Amino acid sequence: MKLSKTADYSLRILSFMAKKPDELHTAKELVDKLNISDKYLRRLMTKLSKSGFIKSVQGREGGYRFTKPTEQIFVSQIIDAVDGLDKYMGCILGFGACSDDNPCALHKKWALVRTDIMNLFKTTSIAEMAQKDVQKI
Amino acid sequence: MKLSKTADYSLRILSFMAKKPDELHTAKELVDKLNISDKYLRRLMTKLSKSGFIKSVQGREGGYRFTKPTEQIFVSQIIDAVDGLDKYMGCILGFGACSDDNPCALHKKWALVRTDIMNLFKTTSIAEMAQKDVQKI
DNA sequence: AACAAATACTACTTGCAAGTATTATTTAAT
DNA sequence: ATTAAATAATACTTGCAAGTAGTATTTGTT
Ligand code: SF4
Ligand code: SF4
Repeated sequence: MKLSKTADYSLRILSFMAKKPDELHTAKELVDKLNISDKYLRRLMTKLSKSGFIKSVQGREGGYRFTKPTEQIFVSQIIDAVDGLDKYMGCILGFGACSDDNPCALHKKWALVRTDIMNLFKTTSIAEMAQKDVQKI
Repeated sequence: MKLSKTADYSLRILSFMAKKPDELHTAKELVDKLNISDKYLRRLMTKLSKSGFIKSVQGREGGYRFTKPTEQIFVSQIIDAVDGLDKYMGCILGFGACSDDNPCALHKKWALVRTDIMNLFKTTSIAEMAQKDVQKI
């Protein structure tokens, strides 16, 4: 019941950036603050840039900055961009899709919980995330 | 938001066996019915035997059989035995444990959902699972 | 005793996410 | 122009879950 590390990293990175949403953030800064492997983070930043949440400024004095208000970026969109939401939406038993017609004993309750999770992702913005620290314990 | 394949297989196997809870079931039968890789299933059966849900009968005419009423075996116990429940209980962002003191924006809602999931696992018995098919789509 | 049919054990292989290393490109400052 | 500091791209390595192979052991049937 966890997100992939990639999705996890993405949320932590963007949440951190969202504390100062208009500033330019360098990869170095993010690596230092968030304890994420340097090279992996950089690759991820490129991916997030291509997904449109942030844009990169190349060259000296470069970095990354949001392309739109952080109130308009939702957790669900980020997870979808890096992992695909489908990865988290399927049957709890790893099947293709839940069938409401011939459900197992877990199906109905699981479907409810799953809906809750999705709503949680869809209604939580990065701006909201940024209000509280997301620090590695 | 999925269980590991190992946990998934375990649930499917025991659910299937629980349809005829007093019979002896061979690995061959389970492989044929459940489309699970032969060798992997056999290894898993040994593990489940050691966990005490079933016991093996070796030799010709051997197989596996429940050690106690399937009403007394719960999904949570099975997941715990093969994966460890902790694997599914932690922070959604992959941290060590959720801190109620300094929570991020997801924490509270996530903790609620997580409790729901755990209750689902803890209150669903294998007997209950067996009432409905758990078939690979 | 020999055989057949089942489980048990140990080691190897594969696939994928995560992590690492290297080199190329971009651009501000000098 | 040169340099320095940043991002971009590509390929390689590691770690772990899942899958596979082969051999050993157990036990009922003949
Ligand atoms: S009925 Fe059960 S096994 Fe089938 S898709 Fe739904 S949760 Fe999965
Ligand atoms: S507060 Fe958020 S990041 Fe921290 S443990 Fe809870 S869910 Fe995870």
